[in-house]
Amino acid sequence: MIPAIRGTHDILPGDVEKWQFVERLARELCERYGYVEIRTPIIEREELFAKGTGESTDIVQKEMYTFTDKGGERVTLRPEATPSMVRSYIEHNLEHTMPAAKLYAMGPMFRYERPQKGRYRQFHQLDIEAFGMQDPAVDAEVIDLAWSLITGLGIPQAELVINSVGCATCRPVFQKALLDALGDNLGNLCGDCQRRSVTNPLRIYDCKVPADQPIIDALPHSIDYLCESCATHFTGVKTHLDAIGIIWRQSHRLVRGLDYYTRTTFEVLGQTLGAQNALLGGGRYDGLVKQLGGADKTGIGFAAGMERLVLALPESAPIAAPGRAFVVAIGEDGRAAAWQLIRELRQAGLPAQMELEARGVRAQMKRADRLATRVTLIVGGDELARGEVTLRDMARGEQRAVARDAVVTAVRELL
RNA sequence: GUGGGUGUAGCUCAACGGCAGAGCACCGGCCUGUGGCGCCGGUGGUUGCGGGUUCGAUUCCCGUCAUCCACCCCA
Repeated sequence: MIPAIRGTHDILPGDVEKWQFVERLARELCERYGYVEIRTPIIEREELFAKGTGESTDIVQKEMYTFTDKGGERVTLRPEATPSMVRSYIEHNLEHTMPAAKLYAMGPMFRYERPQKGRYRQFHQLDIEAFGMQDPAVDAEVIDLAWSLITGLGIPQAELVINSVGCATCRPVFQKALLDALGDNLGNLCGDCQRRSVTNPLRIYDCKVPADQPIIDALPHSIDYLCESCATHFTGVKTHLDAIGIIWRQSHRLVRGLDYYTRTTFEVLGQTLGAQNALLGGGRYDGLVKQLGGADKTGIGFAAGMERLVLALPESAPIAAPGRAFVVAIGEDGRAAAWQLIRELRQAGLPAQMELEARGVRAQMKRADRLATRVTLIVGGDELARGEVTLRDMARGEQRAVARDAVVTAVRELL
């Protein structure tokens, strides 16, 4: 046997219905909120992520699937979608043809990490991005879409957390204040925090080491250092969320690991995922388009982990397969007639099957039952002689004779 | 990359130095024209892989691979 690559998974029948349910709702909601689909390649130049996602991030430093292709190009399997979306926005001049572009995409991402619950090397995301709009109402609409997805899927006990990390003007001031406040205490923090203080000081807030908490609790908060413009923006976002009745919790510890975030950041946390509890996360990235060579356009978006959404689905999720018909044939004449019948049903747009290998009636009925059949049609010598078909409602356990000509209509009514 | 748990039938799990088992699932029969419930029978295993200790290893030891959980980080 040649097994699947570590951290990759087959999605088998039985689970794939859950995926289809999530994908269907995701598309429907995106379209309803005015987002249009875009599809970008899953391989890009390494440089795109180095510059876009950020050299200091763990993603770029140790998690990318990067290799040299036969032409000597350094290519990377995308670890996230945003840089590709920005690249495409710039490359095709969408800033002119689609001012205020609202785009969504779905597909696989790749990160070389140790797999655990809710974390895989090939995983899938729904990604949405809104370019060229800086009003706080846009932030609120993006969060509204994210929250509608969670509630629409019926995921219980999810929590929306928001924060603002400031902009290129005020973030450096906050960062300096953070390090100043830390002062001599830096040496008392864990090794990870000491490393973070150099690479990305804001991430000290992610620390889970109990001994570090008293020190971290005493550190300043980014919202107290926002410039006037950022403060006004953040207030606007919260006002809009309140106006549409979305419940949020503000956390100064929500900092997020990607370099490009500015102003609003947010996450939705689930209860059933163990340590990997972020169902979706995102924020504003007002400098990224320009940084990647485009015009000075703002951007905001989020990525939702499809695997995590599927894991968080409630038992009651409406993923039931549509009704199906199954034809049971008795005898050679019956099999010939049954074959005609399923062709007729299929051409009428109705899902129908029969047992293609000759087996006893009992075995055929059992198969129909296992396939969660709603209607079973029985065709044997008796029915053929009368020009009828026996139609059995599997759930009710009731059956009746139906004229051969009326079968399609009768089946359609029961499905 | 670091630490820990677990690998036995398709699935969930027993056996824990001495003939590898059960439940569910699958196939057949009871019932030569009726699924779910029942009864009877059957198919299915190099006990993840490699090495070691032993008269004998699923069991003990080492390695390796996979997987799960946690850290790191993130969706």
